[in-house]
Amino acid sequence: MDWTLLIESQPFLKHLPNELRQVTQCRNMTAGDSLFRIGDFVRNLFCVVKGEVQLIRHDVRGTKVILQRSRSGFFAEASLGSTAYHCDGLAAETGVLLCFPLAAFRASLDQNAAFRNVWIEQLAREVRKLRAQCERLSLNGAADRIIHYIESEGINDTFTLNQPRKAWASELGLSHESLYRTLKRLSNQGTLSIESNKISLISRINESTIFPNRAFTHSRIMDNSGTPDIPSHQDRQRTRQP
Amino acid sequence: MDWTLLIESQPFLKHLPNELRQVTQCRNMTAGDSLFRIGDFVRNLFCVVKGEVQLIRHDVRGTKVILQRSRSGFFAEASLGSTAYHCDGLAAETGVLLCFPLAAFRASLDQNAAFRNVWIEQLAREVRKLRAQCERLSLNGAADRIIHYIESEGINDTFTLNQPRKAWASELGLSHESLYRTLKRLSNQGTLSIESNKISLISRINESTIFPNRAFTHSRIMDNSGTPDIPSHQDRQRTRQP
DNA sequence: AAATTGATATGATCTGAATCATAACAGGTG
DNA sequence: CACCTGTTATGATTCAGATCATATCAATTT
Repeated sequence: MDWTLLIESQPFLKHLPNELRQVTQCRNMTAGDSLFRIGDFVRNLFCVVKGEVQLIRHDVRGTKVILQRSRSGFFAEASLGSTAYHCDGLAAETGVLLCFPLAAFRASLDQNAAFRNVWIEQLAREVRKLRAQCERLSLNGAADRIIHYIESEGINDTFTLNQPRKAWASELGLSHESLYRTLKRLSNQGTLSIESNKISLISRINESTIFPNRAFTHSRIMDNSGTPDIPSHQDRQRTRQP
Repeated sequence: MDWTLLIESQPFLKHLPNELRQVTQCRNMTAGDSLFRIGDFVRNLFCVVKGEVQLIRHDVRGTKVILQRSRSGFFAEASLGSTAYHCDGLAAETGVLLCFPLAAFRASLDQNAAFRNVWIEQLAREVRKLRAQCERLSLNGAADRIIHYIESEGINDTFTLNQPRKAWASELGLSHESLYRTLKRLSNQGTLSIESNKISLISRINESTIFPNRAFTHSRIMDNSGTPDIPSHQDRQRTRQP
């Protein structure tokens, strides 16, 4: 198995201990393949390398409900802690899948402290990202979602799009048409600067000189253990996570 | 500190080891209190017991962007693995907050295998829930979101609402007016049965007799390690997680 | 008991995003 | 090269959900 290539697409895999790599299987899937069915015992933990997997339920009316879609990374991590699947897992398009035997994965988590910590961090990062995405998706305006995305995923009010705009649109919960139009509008009205894939929020110079530092309306500090109550404004480096 | 009461509102806390409980602080917060500011060193891990906390960034235009809101449970878990906060943490309304010293929390995770496993499961459950919510929020129709919610959070096409409808509406990313109207519509047209807080999908008897089992259009099974390729349709108990 | 507050409705209106259609354009393939 | 496919783009139309207004009801407070 070509781990260097896999790690490139899924950096987390770099931390997989050797004993786990040796029992990991890499499988090709084609659209329609069933990975597991509701009620099946959980034997594997999966990681999408390429393609799309869908977690599905069928309701009493016979309608198919897509609970989740995964286009890369682990999915159904919650099954690590349970014995049977509670939905169907289907390949939605041709791709590649990693299958980790559940027992081996659990054992590695238990015995290998470094791996375990990386896994915990991985989960925590995922939680942060998903919470931000939920917040974003519950904004009504297309412009609001775009700005929220730049703030939460970008660095210093700028971010570099590393996927086609169409895919970004679906991540934002917008039609691609709306995304195109809104980007153009924001660009025209001077809110955004767009240079191919580099998208930045433009500061309104007037306001930022009037309010060089934003007003802190409230002052009570709660996290005061260890240091004085003076806020440390060592000015704002925005990167990932909270 | 009254742990029985705390555990009632946050079941996870039941698994907190004693050494961690002893260093945990319970604080009251009022709207506007600052929990931490961007750039601050991470000293505590927080858990909202009551009230609302917001993670906030201010963009170059001076506009406040709410990255996340938390109304209960842990937040900014990703900070467990980092040294400085990357956003501001503000109390949005009066409430109660648990503060766990970061070092002690990390130590407990390292040394206490049981606690660690519960934490991992907790994170994984959260990931599942958030992924489902993202999927739901990217559906356009109010009806679709409601049905998706019942399928992913309910049991056997039924669920019991344990919060006011207004709060449910905001979880669904809808105005409460839309939720009221759509619930009524679905109820009228016989899709939903609503008895105060018990909300169920109604099976369309005709269709379900014509298609007693849903058609499995595809047959290739991938998770075939250990048992034969025959899908185990030990019929569908829907509960939580995938 | 009167007053206040918040949830539950329901109606009228309007806007913004989805949808459908069409076209330019790039990249890959035979 | 012509051909095909998918992304980027823009226009016209439609409609579902947001918004605003208003009313009822239950639970609390005074």
